[in-house]
Amino acid sequence: MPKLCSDSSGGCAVCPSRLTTEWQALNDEQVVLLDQSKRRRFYSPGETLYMQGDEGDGLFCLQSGLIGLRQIDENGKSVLLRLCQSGSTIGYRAYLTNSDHFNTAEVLSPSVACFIERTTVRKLLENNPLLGEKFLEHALEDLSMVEGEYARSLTMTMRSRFLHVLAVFYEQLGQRDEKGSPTLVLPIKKKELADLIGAKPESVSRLIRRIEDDGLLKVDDRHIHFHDMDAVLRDAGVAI
Amino acid sequence: MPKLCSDSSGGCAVCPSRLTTEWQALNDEQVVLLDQSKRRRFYSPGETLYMQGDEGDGLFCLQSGLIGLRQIDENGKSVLLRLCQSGSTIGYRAYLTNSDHFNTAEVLSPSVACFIERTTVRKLLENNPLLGEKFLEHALEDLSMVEGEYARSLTMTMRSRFLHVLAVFYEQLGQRDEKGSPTLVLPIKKKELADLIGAKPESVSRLIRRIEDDGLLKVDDRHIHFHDMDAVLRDAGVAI
DNA sequence: CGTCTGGTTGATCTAGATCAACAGGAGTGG
DNA sequence: CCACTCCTGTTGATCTAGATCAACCAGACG
Repeated sequence: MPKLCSDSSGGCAVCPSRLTTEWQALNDEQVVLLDQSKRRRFYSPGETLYMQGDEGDGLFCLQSGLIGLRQIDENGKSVLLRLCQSGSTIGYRAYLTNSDHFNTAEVLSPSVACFIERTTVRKLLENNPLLGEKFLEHALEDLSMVEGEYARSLTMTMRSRFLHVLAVFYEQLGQRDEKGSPTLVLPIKKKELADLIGAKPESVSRLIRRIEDDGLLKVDDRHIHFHDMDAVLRDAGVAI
Repeated sequence: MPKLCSDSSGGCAVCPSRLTTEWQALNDEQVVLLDQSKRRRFYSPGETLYMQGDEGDGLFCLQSGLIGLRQIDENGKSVLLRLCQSGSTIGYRAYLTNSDHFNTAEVLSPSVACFIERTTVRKLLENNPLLGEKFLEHALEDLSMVEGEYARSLTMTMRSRFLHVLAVFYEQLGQRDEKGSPTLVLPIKKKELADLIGAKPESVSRLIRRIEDDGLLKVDDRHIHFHDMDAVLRDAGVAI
């Protein structure tokens, strides 16, 4: 049962997420409509926004937290396709193509998301061509992203791909510790890291061991301390 | 130098490819405009429509032939991302995002394609919101496709992926031989097959050998005779 | 307490890469 | 015509990244 989010937000009008999503295209009047019809809710890890195969009857706007899109094939093999951070619109593809969801959106850390239902989206799309363009942009961006990952998966080793996701995480969440060296707190567990690069947990474990031995970094539970960021980026196959 | 295609076609108005692409959204007047400004040309294998890094200054409409989209990374590793058959619009992403091409469109078999330049596309898009929607549909379709391939690449073996592309080819180009058993003439060379699934040519060679030994099919140069299609589909990881 | 989930380690197995040699066209140039 | 090279494909020998299976540990949690 949807527990509505009690903490009072200023609504869509002042939601910082709105400006990073397609909803930036809305005019004031439309923002009011969006605000009235959206349903805001808190989600705990383990819950899902929707399940693979569900009807795409609306979309989600992630205000805070972390969502993973997981695909499971007929043989039960599971992959984490990608992660969505705050300011992502989730589930737009199934909605726009009028089809079922291709994957399951699972909540990886405590999240707040708004659900915007089919009829509202349709109304907004009809009255605002700019909104359609924004969705097109979004789709094209996702396409580039996935295509890039696809190419990586075909050409690069696990090690490269692993270091690549670390590099990406660092870009988004990286910190400097007291000594000024780059640090990162992983937002997901190692098992999920494995699912993200198509590896087994045991392999990730061993991988980390060898990367540590090579002196690139040190892992302590979810804390990563980078010792040689240049080497990390080089091994990740990123141009420095 | 563009050699213009001498063989007279009835133009876009009667082009069968038009009806399978976003250009189906055009009204008669717009078809005339498209027809006048497009540049039709014949391409031989080995040529390219555009190269990775080129500016996306228009898009291509493939009337006949076969084009491969290849991505090469900074280390020289090369992947065939996917193939485009007649009735595909090619290079739309770079055009729509106003960016450089992410991959090289290489001609794999003799092809006829029309080039439609930036200004024409813009004019059409401005006057026809439906056209934008069609591009959105196209992008979403590509996204699903690539995401599926991505998931496959992470979970399935080479053998599965190889049999999967064979199955897909069979769907598009399959025939029955005189004895009524399913047959296929590969549209690409084995090396390109390898690039398509991220394998080395030697591996594909051995792969075929083992699949033959298992009695699933027989390969003779580019001719494939399927002996046990059910087993092929099963091994390809497709629900039968 | 026991039980469960996430993570690590060891031993072993295997798919696929790598390196090297070679064979059959298809040009190309004399 | 032959000699030449280039290109695709095949095969063999070997190597290795990563999977698999099994045991084990630590913390969370009823």
